[in-house]
Amino acid sequence: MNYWLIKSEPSDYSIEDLERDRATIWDGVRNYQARNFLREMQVSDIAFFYHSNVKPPAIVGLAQVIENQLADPTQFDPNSRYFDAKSTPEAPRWQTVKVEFMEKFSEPISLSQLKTMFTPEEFPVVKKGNRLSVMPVHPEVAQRLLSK
DNA sequence: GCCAACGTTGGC
DNA sequence: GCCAACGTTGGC
Repeated sequence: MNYWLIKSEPSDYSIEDLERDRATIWDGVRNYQARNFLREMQVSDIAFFYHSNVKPPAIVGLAQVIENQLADPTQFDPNSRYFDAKSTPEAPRWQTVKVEFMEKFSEPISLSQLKTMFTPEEFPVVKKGNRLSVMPVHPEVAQRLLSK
């Protein structure tokens, strides 16, 4: 079982939205490195849900991968901002996963806390200028987060 | 609102 | 294939 971190701006999609929806397709990722991580995700993997572009940015809960290797439906929707004219259903360019709500932390772990707990090498999300929206989390890092 | 970081685009 | 220009992300 692997651990991941997935970022979202809460004004776009928040942990509260996921709690309400119970599960969602993690669509809209249009960065190849992030997509490659999405492709690697397996059913039952755990994702830390991170709120970006808010005060304070923080890990706010947990989600579990319940389906993997899904074609992101927004790539085929001409009305979506994520539409990709060069992608076809036969050879989809953007894959993602479906995640299910697990838990909303009673106390989010803020970015400033994360910076005191981990080095940028241990956990790239604390690295200045980091923009990657999907990244793996080392098991030891995950355990330290979960035991908090 | 500013701006550093960095991915993408497109001319050559 | 290089790289300057440009656009986006996201912390502050």
